[in-house]
Amino acid sequence: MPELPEVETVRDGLDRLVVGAVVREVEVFREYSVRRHDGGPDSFRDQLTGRRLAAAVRRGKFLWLPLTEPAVPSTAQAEAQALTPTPTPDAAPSANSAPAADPAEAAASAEPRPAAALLAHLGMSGQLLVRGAAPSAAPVAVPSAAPGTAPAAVPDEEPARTPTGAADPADDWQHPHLRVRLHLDGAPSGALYLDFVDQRTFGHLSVQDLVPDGTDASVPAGHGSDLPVLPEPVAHIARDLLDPNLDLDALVSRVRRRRTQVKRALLDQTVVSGVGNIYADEALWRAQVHWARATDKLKAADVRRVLDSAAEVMREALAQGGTSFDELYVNVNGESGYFDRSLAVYGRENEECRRCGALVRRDAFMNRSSFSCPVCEPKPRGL
DNA sequence: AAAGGGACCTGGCTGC
DNA sequence: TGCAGCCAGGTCCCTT
Repeated sequence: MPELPEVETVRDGLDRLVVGAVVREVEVFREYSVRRHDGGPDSFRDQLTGRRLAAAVRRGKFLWLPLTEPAVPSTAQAEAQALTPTPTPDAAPSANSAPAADPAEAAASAEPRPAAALLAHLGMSGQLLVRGAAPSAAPVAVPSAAPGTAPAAVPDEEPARTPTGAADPADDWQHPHLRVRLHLDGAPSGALYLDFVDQRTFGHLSVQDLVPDGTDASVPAGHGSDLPVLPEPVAHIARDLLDPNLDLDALVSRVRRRRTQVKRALLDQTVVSGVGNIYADEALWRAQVHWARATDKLKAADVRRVLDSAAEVMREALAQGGTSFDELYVNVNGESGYFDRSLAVYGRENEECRRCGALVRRDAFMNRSSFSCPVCEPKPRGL
C-alpha cells in the first residue's frame, strides 16, 4: 500500500525523470480515474495538454506536479502575456499572492509561478510508471503483494502485451490496468510516457488550482518545491511527520485534545498525514502503545514516542524503498521487499513477536485489521 | 464541531 | 467446476 515512503519514492523518481517535460497528449482510458477533476476527461485533457511539468511535490500521500507554460515561450506568447492586464478576473490570491510582479519583470522571469497542478493520489494500488524509448520499454513490474494477504498470483510478471499498432517501439506494450497516459516531450530522462496504472481504482488524477497554504504561507507547502501553495483538495491535509516545518509540540497537543483512539488519530490525515494502516501498526508496536488507547488519557511522552516511532519506521522504509529503482520504472510499492524483512507486526497474525516471542494478534478495527503484540502492547483497561 | 461509519472499487481467495 | 460473497485499503461524505 502506498503510504508516505512509497509516495516519496515515486516523487523522487518523477523529480529526476520527468520534471521539465511538456505534456504533448493525454489519454484517459478510465473516466473514473479522473473523477475528481472538475469538468470530466475532456477538461482534464485540455488543462494538461501543452503544459510543462515544473516540479514534483508531496505532502503526506498526496503528490502534485505544478504546471507552467513551456519554458521557452514563443514571441507571440510573451507579447500576449505582456499585454494581459494585471488585475485578473479571479481576484482570488491563488498562487500569485506574491506582490504583483512588474510586467517586465514577469516577462523576464524564466520560471513563471504555477497557478495549477496535476494532482495525484495513488489510493491503494496506484502506480506512476515512467517509460522511455529504450528497446526493452516494458517496465519491470513488481507484484503488489501486501503483507498479510496471499501473494498476488504474479499477474504482473508477464503483463499482457497489447499491440497498439503505433510506430513507436515503446508503444507496443500496455499495462492491463493502465488508466491514464501522458505523452511527454523533452523529459530529462528521454521518457516518452507517464502512465497511471491502478488496479483497484481508488487512486485518481486531476488538475487543480494551487492555493495558499492557510496554515502557514511563509514556508514550503510540501516536499519538492519552495512555494507555499498546494492544490485546493490538499488544503485540509496536515503536514506529515517528515516535513521539516512540522510543529511536533503542537501536534502532540492536538492529538491529546482529541477524544478518540490513538490509531484513529494517527490515520486521520487532517491531524497528521502520511501514515496508513501498515505504518500505524508498526509505530504503535515500536512505541509499545495499544492502538485503542484513548488519546486524551495518554501522556505527552507516550504520544511523542508514537509519533517519533512512526517517523522512524517511515524513514527506514524510505531508505530501503529507494534502493531498487529502475530508471524506467517509478516503483510505487517501494519494491515491497521492505515489508518481508522489516515489518514487526503488520500481516503477521499468529507469528512470533520479534521482541518478546508472543503471538501477534489481529483485531478488527474500522472494518480493517489491527496487528499488535499482546504482551508489548497491553490492552487498555475496559477493553 | 468532532467523531464514526459506510461507500467507493477491483480481483484474488474462500466456501458452498 | 462454477459462482457468489468476502476482504483489503485511503479518503470522502454523510450522519450523529
